[in-house]
Amino acid sequence: MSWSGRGPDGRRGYHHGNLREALIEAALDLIAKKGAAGFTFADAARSAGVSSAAPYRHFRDRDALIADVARRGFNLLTERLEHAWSEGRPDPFTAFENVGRAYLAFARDEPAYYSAMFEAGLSFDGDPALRQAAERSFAVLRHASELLCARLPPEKRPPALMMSLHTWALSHGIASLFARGDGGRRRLPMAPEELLEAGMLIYLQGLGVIAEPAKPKE
Amino acid sequence: MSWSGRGPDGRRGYHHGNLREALIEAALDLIAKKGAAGFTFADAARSAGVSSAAPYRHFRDRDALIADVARRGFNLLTERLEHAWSEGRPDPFTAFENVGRAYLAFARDEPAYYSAMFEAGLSFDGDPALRQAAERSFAVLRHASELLCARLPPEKRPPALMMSLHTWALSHGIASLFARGDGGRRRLPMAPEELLEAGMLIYLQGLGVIAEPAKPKE
DNA sequence: GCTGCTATGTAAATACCATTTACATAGCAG
DNA sequence: CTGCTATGTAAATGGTATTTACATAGCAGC
Repeated sequence: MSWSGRGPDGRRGYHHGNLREALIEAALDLIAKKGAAGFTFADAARSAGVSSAAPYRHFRDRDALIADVARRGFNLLTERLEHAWSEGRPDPFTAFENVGRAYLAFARDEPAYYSAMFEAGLSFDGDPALRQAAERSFAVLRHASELLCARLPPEKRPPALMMSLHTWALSHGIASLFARGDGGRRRLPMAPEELLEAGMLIYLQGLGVIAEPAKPKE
Repeated sequence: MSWSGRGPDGRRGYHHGNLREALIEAALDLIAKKGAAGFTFADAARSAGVSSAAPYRHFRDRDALIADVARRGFNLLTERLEHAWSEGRPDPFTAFENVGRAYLAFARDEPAYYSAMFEAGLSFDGDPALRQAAERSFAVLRHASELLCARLPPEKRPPALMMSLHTWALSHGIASLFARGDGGRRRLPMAPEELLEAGMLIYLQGLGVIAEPAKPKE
């Protein structure tokens, strides 16, 4: 008998044993291949080797599975951003730029997560866990902004929250418009990372966070 | 007989008479209500009062209809941006900011178009008409950037293309993250328009396009 | 070890949707 | 009036989401 033996999918028999995880992994694969819109619950079930009704034992519906992928994506993004920030080393300015680069790198390297997080049309309102995960990603950016702002004398110190929102919006805009691998977007005269770095340099100069021009050319 | 009379949908009988337009209008309604992802070809056909196969006489498939809506959306956006730019009046700087505001206003006032244009996952590669329409929208921004840059002495003149890409990315990022009515996003301490205006002011200061601080507070 | 509860799967049914095909009708050119 | 072409319809195919009734495995307690 094949009971207690494992099939090619890691199945143990009638019961899968780890279907929830298997579905999430299948979702990542499928979203990476066909986009969040093209992802189907039935396909995920097929990938995991179970019937099309089995996933409903673990997720309320298709959106709940995508939301869980998105939640994990935000957790992963938080890790990546924190690692890039590296507690402000070697200096807050350099670390801040590393955070921006890490955002773009995430969008490029984890298209499945990114798609689930930002392109699946999820409502954050109905899912506190998802909202919290997203908040924590943003908190990294906000924390970094605060430390960077704190270096300035109080009278010329910009609001850190606003600064973090600008940074997030610019990073997200560049990632959405130019840094996706789907080929559906515009070709650029420069790499997205360069575009973001230049934009942030100009922005930080405008804030007075840094004094030197981006390319001292004189 | 009802031949040559018109039904409640404007039908004239067996033949609709203007099905293509009716489908596009139905698509706008439905996308506004349920998002680009929730929009169905069958629903559009129902709205127009025809069978579910009729739309195929006018659009290759569902995506082709959405792409046509998106194309019209870009044309509309081009108009709005051009009107906001107003040939650089009253001055290039003010006009440039008006262009940014017009972008956000478009995202807010025309969620159906915006959704079809940026959230439907369309491939621009396979549709030259769509790509061209998008290019023309961007061209307005680029043209405005060039005029604004031209005011600066050549040695401190930034690349206008880069400047327009930054502006587009920031506007799009803010619109995507904060300025959609879907309630799925973050609540802000300020209006999206203010956030964009502040961001652009800081950016333009960083470029040296303007010298004065945003809020002369001393 | 057996019993029964609960978790986890399956099969089948419902109700959509996209798309295709064969057929029907309207409009129009000659 | 005739026939061609454009534009509709009905029906069929195959896919998807979701629910329901049923089946089996795992496990706790006896």
